[in-house]
Amino acid sequence: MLDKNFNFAEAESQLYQAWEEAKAFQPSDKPGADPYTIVIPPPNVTGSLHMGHALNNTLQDILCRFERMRGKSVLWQPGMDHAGIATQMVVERQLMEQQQPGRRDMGREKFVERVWSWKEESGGQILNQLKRLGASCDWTRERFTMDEGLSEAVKKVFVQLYKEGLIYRDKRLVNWDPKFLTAISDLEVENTEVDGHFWHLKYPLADGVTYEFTTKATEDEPARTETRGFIEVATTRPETMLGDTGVAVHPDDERYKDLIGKFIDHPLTGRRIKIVADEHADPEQGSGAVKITPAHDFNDFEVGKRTGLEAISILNEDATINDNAPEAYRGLDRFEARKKIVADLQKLGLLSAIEDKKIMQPFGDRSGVVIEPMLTDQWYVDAETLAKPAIAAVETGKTNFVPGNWSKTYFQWMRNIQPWCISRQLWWGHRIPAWYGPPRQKGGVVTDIPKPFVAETEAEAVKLAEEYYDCPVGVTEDIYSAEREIDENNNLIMKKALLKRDEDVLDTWFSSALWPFSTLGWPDQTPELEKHYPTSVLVTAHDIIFFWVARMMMMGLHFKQEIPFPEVLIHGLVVDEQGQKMSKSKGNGVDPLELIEKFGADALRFSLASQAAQGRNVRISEARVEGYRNFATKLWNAARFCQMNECAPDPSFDPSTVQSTLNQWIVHEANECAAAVTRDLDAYRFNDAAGAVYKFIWNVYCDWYLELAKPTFQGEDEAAKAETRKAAAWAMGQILALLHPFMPFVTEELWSAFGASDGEGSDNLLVVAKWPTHKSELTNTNANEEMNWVIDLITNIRSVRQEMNVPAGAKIPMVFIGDGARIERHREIVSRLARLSEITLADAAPKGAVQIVHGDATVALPMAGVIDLEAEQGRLEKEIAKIKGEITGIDKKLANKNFVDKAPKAVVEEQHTRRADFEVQLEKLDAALERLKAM
RNA sequence: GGGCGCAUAGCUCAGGGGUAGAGCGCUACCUUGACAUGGUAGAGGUCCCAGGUUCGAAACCCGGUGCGCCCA
Repeated sequence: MLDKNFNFAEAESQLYQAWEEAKAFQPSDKPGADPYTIVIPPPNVTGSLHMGHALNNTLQDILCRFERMRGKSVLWQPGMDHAGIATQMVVERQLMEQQQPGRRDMGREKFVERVWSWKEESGGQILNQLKRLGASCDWTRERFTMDEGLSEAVKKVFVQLYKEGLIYRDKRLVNWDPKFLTAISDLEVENTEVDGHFWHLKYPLADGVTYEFTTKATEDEPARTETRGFIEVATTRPETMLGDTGVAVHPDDERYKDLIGKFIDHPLTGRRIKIVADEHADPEQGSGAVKITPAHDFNDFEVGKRTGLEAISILNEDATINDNAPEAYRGLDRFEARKKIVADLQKLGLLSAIEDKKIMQPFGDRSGVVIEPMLTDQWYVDAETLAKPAIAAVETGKTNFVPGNWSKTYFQWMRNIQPWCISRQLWWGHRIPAWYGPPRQKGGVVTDIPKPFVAETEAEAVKLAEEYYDCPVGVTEDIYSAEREIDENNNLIMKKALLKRDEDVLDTWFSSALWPFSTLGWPDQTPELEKHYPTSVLVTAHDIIFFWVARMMMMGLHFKQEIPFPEVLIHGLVVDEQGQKMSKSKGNGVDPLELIEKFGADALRFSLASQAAQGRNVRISEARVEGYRNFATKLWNAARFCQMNECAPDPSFDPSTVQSTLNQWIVHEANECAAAVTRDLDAYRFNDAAGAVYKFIWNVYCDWYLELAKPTFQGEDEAAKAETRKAAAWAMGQILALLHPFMPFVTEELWSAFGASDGEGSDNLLVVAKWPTHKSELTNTNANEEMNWVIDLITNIRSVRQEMNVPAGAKIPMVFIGDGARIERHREIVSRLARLSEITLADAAPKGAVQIVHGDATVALPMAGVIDLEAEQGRLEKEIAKIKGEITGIDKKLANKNFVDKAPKAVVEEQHTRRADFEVQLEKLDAALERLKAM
């Protein structure tokens, strides 16, 4: 006998273990089984499970379990990415806390070793947490982006793209993180609006040039013309002026027309900088003139390129001022320098105004410090070229977004994609397979600066270099160099070249982009790759479209010549009860593990699934999770009831042959439920699927079927009892199967407690049992109609009882006026559920009875003495008014010639039917009222 | 500035050209032999506003208002 409650805390780990032992999560090798594949969006090795993961993986697991039960050969490929910055940060912090030598003191090799041992000890906790959630990943295939195999893939991709000219080295502006001392990608920058200032500065014109300037009229002052020997510019970042190499005005701006080509004596650097014409200058903005600092601003960089201005970097990598600036500022932090510059300008009388202004400031999403555009040498991927086929794949529908609107976001980004900076100044990651060598010289003159030698291995790089230098080549950890000697003709001859490998590593996303095929064994042509690529669907949240979807699409198409997934399911974000995005800084995060411990994984999963409506965020609230824990308990007790009544599954049971209307009805309803859940899961409508199975279990099976079956279980009719036991057990089996993708633990536990089976001889684990499919021969509209009649009748009687204040425990008689045979068929269950002492048939309602109109029948509850005549009259009049209202509405419609002519026949017909039904009810109600009044 | 989304019961949200839904909350009653983590019944709606399409709009279209998100 089952306990009164499901002890999920105890059962979950055992059930999970049983699944793993049965190898249930490994793709089946059944012949003819279609593959179904999902690669997990790899969580970060430093991460722990948050609500976003819980939702994302619940949905993936629902799909995988659903398809597995449908007989597909399911591979849910798990693993993690190595999270370059985050991991390096964690380990560095750990070193600091343990007062051990820092990264630079211990050196690269030791440090990387240290990271690996950190990973072994404390990394990847999230994978165990996914198991707590019930995720049915094939853990035997777990991969890590720093694995040997995946590293091979990374090298191969890098080298090939380099050879194809799609990876190149360039000096451009990057987003520089002055805390971590590395470049980061655009996507790792958070632009936040902050309170800032707009400093208006006077830049003196060189060579004594002056011009007539007409000011704009303001409230205080009319426009006036003055002679100026300066040009006014404005900036939100005064410190950058140390790197100014020009001032731009709009080519059509009449005010400055004569100044184009003239010069400015820069007030701080003393540099002579040019006034150039460029459309970037907005005549409406400030004075219309802008200072140009190509090395420290993305727009200015472009202006500089167009107008031939020099780019002078004035920042060190830690964002202190470097030696390109005047001595007074060198070594100052950027914000200190700003203060000093503003003060100095004020002293010089060159600060004309300070305006408060909201400005967008870029912050590093991990470091939290202000990001600087910085001119550096980095490796880039030609994303624009790779994006083209990736865009086309979505345009032509080879890959679809669900919901479809997200393709707009994808297009928007992909069509404006920038070169992807892939090098990072870190130690933890895939080291770039590029080696640099010394320049070639002839006669003491540099004749050629070599391009990097890019190869998958050091040996190959050396070989390339040997061909290039035509002399022996070695590799050094210091700086590249050459041994030369002077030959007899006094020529400098290279005897040996020493190469130095690039210090940098690749962006973590570079390796993650390969995930859909690298995890399957690529570049080897493995059977898994053959079978499981392209994958079936990628499941992720919209904030990851750029990271994941875009890059996987690009790499998949380029290296496999095939999309990585035909569908991209975009689900909502998990937000708190107030609808706020969860974040560490707000401290409003809800820990999924706490909820699992409190209410069970099933409850959390169902809560997430039932709220995962397309295009909506999921608000998580404990009350809701608790509610679904209660739902699991309800199911548990229904199963317990079945068990108590000896409802044992019978593999030979054929649901299409049941005799009783009640059993025909539950078979019909279960069949409908299977159709609904299947259809909704196929359409990724998780909330609808969850709703359908919830409703069936609670509101059909528990509320009605089991209640209606009780008389049979307690009765004497052994044949009926036997059939009902089997039908109840069969329906319970259907329930467990249909609910399993959502609530795997409690369903599996009950499945085994029941000794249930899918009749296919599978090894008795629900996880691999057969999914219930809709069978048209199980449809039974007659039984459905009949049972709905009974249910409505019982509900009606109960309702009136309450209204008449009949004590819940009291049994009262009922007189039935109508189809006697019909009520006869259900005498027992109606009596029981409506708590009736007897049912008698009559042609008219007795006096002193409450009368209920139920379809074309009237039900009278004699309550002489108890009945409140006035209240009863009020009740009937209210109902009559309601029905009359309905009839009036329908009449209005039917009187409308347009409606009758233009509306579909079926709709018109339906209105006629409805009217007739209401008319019958009205008649009965009128009669009932008359009888009441006659008392 | 560009793009996307949302507005339906007290709260959180489904739905969708013809008949207004769920969960939670609320009210009343009930330890009825599965379940009080439960049962029964009930109250509660100007489906944001305005216009249009239509025989018919809460739903479709246009505009407005309010809120949210993303990109620059």
